[in-house]
Amino acid sequence: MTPTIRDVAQRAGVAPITVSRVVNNSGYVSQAARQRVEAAIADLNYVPNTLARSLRFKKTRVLALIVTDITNPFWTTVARGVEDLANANGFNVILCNTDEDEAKQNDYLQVLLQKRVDGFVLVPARSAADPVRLIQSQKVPVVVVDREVPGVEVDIVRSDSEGGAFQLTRHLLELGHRHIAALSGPEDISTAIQRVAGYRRALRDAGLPPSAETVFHGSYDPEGGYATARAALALKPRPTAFFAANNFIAVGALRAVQEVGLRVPEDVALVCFDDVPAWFSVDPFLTVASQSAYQMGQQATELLLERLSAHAPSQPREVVLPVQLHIRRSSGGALHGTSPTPSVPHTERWGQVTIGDERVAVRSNTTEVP
Amino acid sequence: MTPTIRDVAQRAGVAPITVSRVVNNSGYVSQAARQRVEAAIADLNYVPNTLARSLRFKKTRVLALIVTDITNPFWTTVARGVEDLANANGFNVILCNTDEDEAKQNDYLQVLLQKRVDGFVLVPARSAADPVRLIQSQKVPVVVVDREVPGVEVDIVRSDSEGGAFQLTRHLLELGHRHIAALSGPEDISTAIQRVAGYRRALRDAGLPPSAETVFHGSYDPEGGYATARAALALKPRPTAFFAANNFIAVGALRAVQEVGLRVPEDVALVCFDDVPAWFSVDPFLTVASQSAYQMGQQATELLLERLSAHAPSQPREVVLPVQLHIRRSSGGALHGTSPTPSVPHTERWGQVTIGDERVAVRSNTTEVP
DNA sequence: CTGTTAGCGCGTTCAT
DNA sequence: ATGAACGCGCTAACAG
Repeated sequence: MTPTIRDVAQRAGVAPITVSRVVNNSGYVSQAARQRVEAAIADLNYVPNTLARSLRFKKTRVLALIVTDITNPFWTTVARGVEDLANANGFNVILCNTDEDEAKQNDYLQVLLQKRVDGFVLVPARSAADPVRLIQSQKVPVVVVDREVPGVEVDIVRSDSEGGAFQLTRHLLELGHRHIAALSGPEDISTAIQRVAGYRRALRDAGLPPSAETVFHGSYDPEGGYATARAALALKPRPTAFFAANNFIAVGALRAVQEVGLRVPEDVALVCFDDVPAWFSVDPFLTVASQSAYQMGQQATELLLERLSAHAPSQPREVVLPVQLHIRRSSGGALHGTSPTPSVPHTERWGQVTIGDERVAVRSNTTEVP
Repeated sequence: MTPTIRDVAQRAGVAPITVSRVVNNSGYVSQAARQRVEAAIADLNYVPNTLARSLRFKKTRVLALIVTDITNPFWTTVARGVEDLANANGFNVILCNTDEDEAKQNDYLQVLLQKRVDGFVLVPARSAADPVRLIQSQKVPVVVVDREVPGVEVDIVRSDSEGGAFQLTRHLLELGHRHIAALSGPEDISTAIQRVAGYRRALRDAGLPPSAETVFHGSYDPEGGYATARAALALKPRPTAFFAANNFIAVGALRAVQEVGLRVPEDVALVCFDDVPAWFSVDPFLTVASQSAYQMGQQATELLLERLSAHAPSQPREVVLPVQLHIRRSSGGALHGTSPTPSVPHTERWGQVTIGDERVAVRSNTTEVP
């Protein structure tokens, strides 16, 4: 069998606890003993058993990260933010992908709770409170990311969806568009709702009648974007611009537009939430309201680690990160030429951190590229 | 604290083992006892502790999947194949991303061995044998995917890189190209080598002099493709076609070509290994030799599960999956129009499975779309 | 049908 | 500076 701490001890002629002290650099061990132990470890290829250690400590030093779409660069970037900060603090991260499927998400939750992960960073598949309540019922810390979950007291890190949508829509309005369709995500997800709200506020502010609003809901993926865009293209009069509620919706919409023989931005302007990596080779390059994905992951992990070390206030906290407008070719509003605008570095500014009842959504922090 | 099996037992007025039997549906339990136990479980929100169970069983029912680039749809599809089959067999999968970094890979290996995962599906970051040897030294089953690791006896599932590259290059030759550059991956990775070999064989078969060969090595990502393509574009005479050794290299190459004001396929034809999802919105849609990513993951998992149940032969096995040529617009060889060819369903045929010394690489199984 | 005993591998506590 | 005993939560093997 694979060697245990006892096998190593025997071979080194010491007690198991001495091996433990060598492995963990704890307590006193004489040089002589240490060397004999290290030799034995090497000889036997001893690998300590984390299971036993965790059982003893009642701590696994593992965090769970649950995202809704691992194929979206936005979420892999968030994941990197989580993982980097977690690793720097001696935690491992288990990454789980729910594909926006609540059943799959709940299966994962069960498994992860059974594995006794120390904490959760959760991007909820839906707005239901139960999943969060389940975690909290086990006294395991959890931080929610991106999407609000009504009815629970929980830390959350999200972006300023409403403000970003407002900025993007206003940009289109300033370019003269009057028929702008919103291609949004599932109706029961807060970001989809808030981005539509921002879109509506912009139209309202521009003095457009409520009838000017055209909102489509679909899934947050290229298929959803394709479907809603096709529906929007069938409107009479045809919209002259699309506001897509995330990057993948925009990618699908772009395909739909090109498929019916129209051009972006000449025939239909296109803007969206979330950035797309430059190499993604979407052409024309997209005008976006970009979220700081990496920081989002980092910030969520920071809140989680605070809870784990009991340095956190008891009240739930809400962190709202600003978004940044990048005007590029797809909206027809870029200043120069046709070459892809290089990716603008993310803003260093953080959103406001508010505690308890004094939550203040950050709205005007959003930056514009003139 | 979180309740244990003993707390439940006490509340239900039974012994811990009875609770265990209820939870695991093992052994005999009277209806009355079962109901009292279930009530107690619900009351206490009891969640069994997998750590303790695993310690007892010396089995975790967890598989590790280590891939080199989680942002590439090819690998996420492989991952889905692994996960689906693993889940169907009662295993959970821990997905780890090495970013082609051997150090990161080895860190993961250590952690995962300490966690006592039951098996590994490994896409090696490099060709070094040590990582595989490390796993095997712990008597943990491992199946290697995609890239050969010389010097070790290990199950491997890979695609027919040489044959696929040959087909793609021949396709370009048949279209009349005589200056074809190969944009490949890192020189020390078997797939990069074999794809160059297939490219060379095609040129040789066409009677072209060795001087016609132009090979560039870079990383397997858009940046690598961009860099090698820029270098290739500087050649005199300029190549009229590119063979890219994977999808992301092609994406980067496409960008490079467009950036210097040339068009694909009119000025430079482009073909590549691996497919790209239709929604990826690369335009023009790529001519590819597509690997059966999902089957690759499934097949690897199947081999691994066999080893875990001791149903496998002792000798290492090699499975070579065929690749399928999809001729689309980027090579200039598509038959009809300019609309993107819909993704052709993956072939159902499997590659040959060979055992021990009788390995036979599958070469001619590759299908062509005429 | 149910319970008792014992041990999986490790590290804290308290001696020596 | 080193070790013995105990227990983390769970379940196989054996009573009863």
